Amino acid sequence: MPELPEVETTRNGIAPFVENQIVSQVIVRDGRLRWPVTADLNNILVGKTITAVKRRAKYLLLETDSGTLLIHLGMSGRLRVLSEAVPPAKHDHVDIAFANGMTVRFTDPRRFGAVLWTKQDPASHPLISHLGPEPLSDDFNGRYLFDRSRKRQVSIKTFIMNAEVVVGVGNIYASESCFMAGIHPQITAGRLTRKQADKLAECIKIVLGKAIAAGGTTLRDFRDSEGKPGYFAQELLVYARQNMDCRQCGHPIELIRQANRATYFCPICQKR
DNA sequence: ACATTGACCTGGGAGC
DNA sequence: TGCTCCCAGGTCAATG
Repeated sequence: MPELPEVETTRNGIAPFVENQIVSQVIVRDGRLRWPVTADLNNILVGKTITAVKRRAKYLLLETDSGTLLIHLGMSGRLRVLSEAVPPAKHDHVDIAFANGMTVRFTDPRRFGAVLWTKQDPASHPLISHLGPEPLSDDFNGRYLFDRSRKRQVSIKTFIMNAEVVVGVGNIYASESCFMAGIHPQITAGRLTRKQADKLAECIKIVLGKAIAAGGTTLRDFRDSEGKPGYFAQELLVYARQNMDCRQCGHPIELIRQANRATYFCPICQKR
């Protein structure tokens, strides 16, 4: 479900309710996520103040002055801010309750998500230390993309979805960015020209920025922390639009599979 | 080092 | 209605 814009939308939603609040209780109803939820999380967090809610790649970082709670939403994860009186439903695996009466509730039907405590600096955590730059930072640009892609044999669409190259670009925004840049998703990464690298890096920033502004993309079940959908689905140029007319040239959008993921593109606007 | 594939897990929709 | 099959927004680990 969530790519960078959806995670950022979630961060924006929970931060005002959580920052500077004191944890009163943590309830783990089902700790069987991608990795087991850190044991004894209640004892670890009770009484601690969440000093900031940050994001690195698709991880949400709830910081305290003695460690950080890493939360990943996986494919189907969601965080909501609720009154703690709201009864839990199926798949509501973890509650973090605060002294102000609000609860952050982690829901994840597929259980690909993660809730992990670390005392380390999160930047050096094994799940994070190997990750590439943030796409919206100045560290990510055409020169970087060009340099990193030299001699790489994978398709450009698969390449930009590699989190060691750049984080946050998932399956929706990879197709969208290639279309906006006029780049065929199947071209070999190593054959990207410098000009194309500039264009693609720029388009990734534009697409992600617009998606964040729209509150993310809701295809089926993404909801923000208040339960509202994201509106970027209305602005999608190619994703989930197979056989529909290209918004730019009118030719039917095509659907192929790359690395076992759906790719959408326009064969006229995106030449090989 | 790089590329490819399977695995994790549940629910929803299509087709019969 | 109900069964089977396929698909899904992520990413790690194993394999060659």
